[in-house]
Amino acid sequence: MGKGNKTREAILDQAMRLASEVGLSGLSIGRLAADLHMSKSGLFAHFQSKETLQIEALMRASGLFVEIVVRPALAAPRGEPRLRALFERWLGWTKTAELPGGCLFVTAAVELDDRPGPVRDRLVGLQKEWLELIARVATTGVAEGHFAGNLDADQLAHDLYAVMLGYHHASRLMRDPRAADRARAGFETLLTAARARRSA
Amino acid sequence: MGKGNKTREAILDQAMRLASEVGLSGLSIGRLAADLHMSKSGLFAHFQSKETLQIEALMRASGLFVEIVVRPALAAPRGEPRLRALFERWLGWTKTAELPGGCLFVTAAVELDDRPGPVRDRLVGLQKEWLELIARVATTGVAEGHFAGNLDADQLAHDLYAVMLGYHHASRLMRDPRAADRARAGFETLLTAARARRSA
DNA sequence: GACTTAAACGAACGTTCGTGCTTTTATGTT
DNA sequence: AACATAAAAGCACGAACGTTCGTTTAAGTC
Repeated sequence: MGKGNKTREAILDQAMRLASEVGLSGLSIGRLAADLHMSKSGLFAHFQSKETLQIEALMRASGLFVEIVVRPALAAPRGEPRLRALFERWLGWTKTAELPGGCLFVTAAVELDDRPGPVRDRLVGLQKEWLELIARVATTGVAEGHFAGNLDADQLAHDLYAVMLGYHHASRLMRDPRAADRARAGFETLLTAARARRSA
Repeated sequence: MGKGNKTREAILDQAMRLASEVGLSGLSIGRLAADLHMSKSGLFAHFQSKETLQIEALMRASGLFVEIVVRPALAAPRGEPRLRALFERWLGWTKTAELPGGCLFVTAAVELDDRPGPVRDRLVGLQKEWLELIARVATTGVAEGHFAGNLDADQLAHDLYAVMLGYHHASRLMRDPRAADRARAGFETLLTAARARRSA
């Protein structure tokens, strides 16, 4: 990797960091350049547009997410333990040093839910993948006998992500010290229901 | 009410509308003035600063929230029916004509969770009130015999709000047509657990 | 040492931002 | 009709925005 790619990575790293705090649209090239002790133009030359920078920062975060949340969780035994691992890893993910402003996807989701375009499309794709991954692990949990046979895995994925969003809100905005406990309690309620489920 | 207050209200109405789409920081005085066919300076004169405008837009939304969600729901019988009413009204709230960009509080919550200041403080206060209201109604549900005696009302309030946040995500970002059904299913799961609860 | 290429720079473009002043236009009261 | 006051407009400011230009430095090749 040449020197160009080196600084390019440094830029994306900082862009991801900054965007987690001020959002993808709050991300400014001037601020970014100042943080990295670079000139605006020198930095900008690495990307064709700000939109490209936003997309690449998003993809960089996605890579980090796989590294920090997904891959380690996949090391856990299939089914319920793996679901637990995904959940716990996600809680930790929101306070990783690389994301001082919390989960970038949550921030971007609220920012972009009304703004059509390629950035939004990418984010929707990533979130779809994430929900599908949860649903897949939940389905495996049925095969393993952890959950009831008529479990609606997509519903459980949706509900689980809702618990995570609730945690993000309680933890970040409300600064509730019990946020993690609350989230875990919500998680257990869902698992209990998933074990003894009659209808979807 | 003089003409000043009249336009002042019109400004706040539009500010609320616009902020639901682009956020409280994306809210710009120039854009606002253009939408209302006013001059920037004429509009600005109504407020001492942009921050004041943001706060007042937030409070205007709060008033509307009481009018659209809280007050009608309080007409329902106490306990579980009232909780259902609050929930259903909230779902409708996110697609009220006054908020083309979804719930302003959700948008602001993500924007402000990292930015200390009076705007954030106000929002936290409002969200606290909202969670307390849910918890109070849930507690009444215990007295009415709808829920188990050892119910943790604050936990239920937290969980319910999480379901709402999940709905907002599924509905707005993911454009999932099943979002409302998913949210209702999540709601029922929580109520079922609240009826037959052993531990908090 | 001459030449090529990649990387960062400095300056400027036109716009928009929030915020002040000063002036003009409406409104409302005697 | 004359006046007092409130509301909106006009204009300008300094700063920051994304973006483009031409130039300079640094690295690598022959």
